Amino acid sequence: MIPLKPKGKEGPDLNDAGASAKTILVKTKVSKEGMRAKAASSHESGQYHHGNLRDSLLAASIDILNENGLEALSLRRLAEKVGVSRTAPYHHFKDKSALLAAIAEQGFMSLSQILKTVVSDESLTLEARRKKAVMDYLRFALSHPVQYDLMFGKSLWQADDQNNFQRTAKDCFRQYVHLYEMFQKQGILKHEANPLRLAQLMWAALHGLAKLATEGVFANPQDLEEITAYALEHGIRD
Amino acid sequence: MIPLKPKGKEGPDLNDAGASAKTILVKTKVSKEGMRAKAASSHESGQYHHGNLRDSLLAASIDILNENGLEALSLRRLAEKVGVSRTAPYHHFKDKSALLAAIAEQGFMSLSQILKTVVSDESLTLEARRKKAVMDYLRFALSHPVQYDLMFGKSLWQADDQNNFQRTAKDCFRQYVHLYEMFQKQGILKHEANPLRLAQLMWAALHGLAKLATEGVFANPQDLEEITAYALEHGIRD
DNA sequence: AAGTAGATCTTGACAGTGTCAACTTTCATT
DNA sequence: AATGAAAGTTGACACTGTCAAGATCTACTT
Repeated sequence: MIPLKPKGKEGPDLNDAGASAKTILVKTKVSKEGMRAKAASSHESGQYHHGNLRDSLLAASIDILNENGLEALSLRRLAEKVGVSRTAPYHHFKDKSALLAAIAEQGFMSLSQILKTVVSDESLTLEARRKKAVMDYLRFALSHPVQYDLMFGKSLWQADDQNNFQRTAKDCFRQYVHLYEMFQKQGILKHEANPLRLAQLMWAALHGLAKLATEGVFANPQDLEEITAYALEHGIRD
Repeated sequence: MIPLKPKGKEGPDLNDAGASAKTILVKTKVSKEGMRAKAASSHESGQYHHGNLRDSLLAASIDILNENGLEALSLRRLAEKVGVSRTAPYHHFKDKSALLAAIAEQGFMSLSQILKTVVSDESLTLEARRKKAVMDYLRFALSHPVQYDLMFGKSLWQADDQNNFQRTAKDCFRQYVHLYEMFQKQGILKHEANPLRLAQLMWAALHGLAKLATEGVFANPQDLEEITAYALEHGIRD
């Protein structure tokens, strides 16, 4: 049986609050003298400028999301947690929705990196990569359910903004296409097979599984694992 | 090509505001003298008792959801639309979330009826029923996107409430299992095939497709149709 | 027929939310 | 040293969900 639940340490968690926001989003240049000790609160301590607010906000947001869910994330609570006034976040995010979009984007960056690593791991057979790409996707969704939700939030995709957000997201998806194209090159797929459609179908199935699982629809917690195993054995192959 | 978008009239829409709430939820007994003409507003007209408030609220909610989306649905706006004071709804729904749950439940009732009709339509071959069950599911999701979202809302499924809501929902799913069992009886499936897993997998794929489509993830509007067609031809078969 | 319990609906109030406007402080550049 | 931009602050507004207390109507008992 395939262990889907994250079991203890599974390598550095790119979405971990402290780590990710600072490492992934390379942007602000931590104040000269290196963030004085109790830098957390510019609001109550005498510091006027926080120095790293954007990243701190993202990190704290993810903390709140993971611990208390989406409904618990209000700009005011967030500001308070970071030790800054209510409206300070507006200097870094136009909107609440802009903040959520940034969180979503970061999620896609993490996921993209995960998938790239798997798909291009030449120490594995193609079939093994396929299996792992499926499992890793589900594992990501299950261990960051709220963030995963955000990543597919309606407003993000309907805006024709052409954020580089959408580009990041599509980068994720392209990994699956790439995988199936390699399958085809090796002649493993049937003639009529269409790598693009296969990838799309597999992605949809994964998305559905992830959603149903995180929403709590599956009565039996083992269902997800067994359906996934079944899918890998039988379905979505050609 | 398979027409997925609802094209004009597609029979009576069970989720239509006026119709559904009154016909599906058989409960209140429309006031004796049969709802005086301008009964809409008990608040501004002299009527103290609305007489049919629960159903009116549901109907009006669905109106708002379809027209303006989930974010536009506030209890206060709703109350005003129905012509009743802010807190009147609380006598019919414990919570805002209880209202949303009721809307979701009604959605599952509609969907359940749709699927039952298809699956037990003996004028069609099994394969034709499978196709139609898939298309009807997607059509439902696409034409009631917000309600569909609500139907899989986290809070609803995680509460161990054992609402009869969950029973209604599972009734939907069982139609697919039933379908695949009939397939198996006719010996169409392979030996190792597992009708339950097949149904679950197909449901997950449908859910994923529906979500991705309504969230606006597919760049090309035709993608949904083509992926679905591809899935019906190749995937999720044995 | 009167009266009363309970369902239904109302206003008042409160804490919480997102966000705008106007102000203050600090940073970076000339 | 001066100055404009960036970052942070308080005050204010409209809106939200929800509770408490009172008003009104319905239905049922006696």
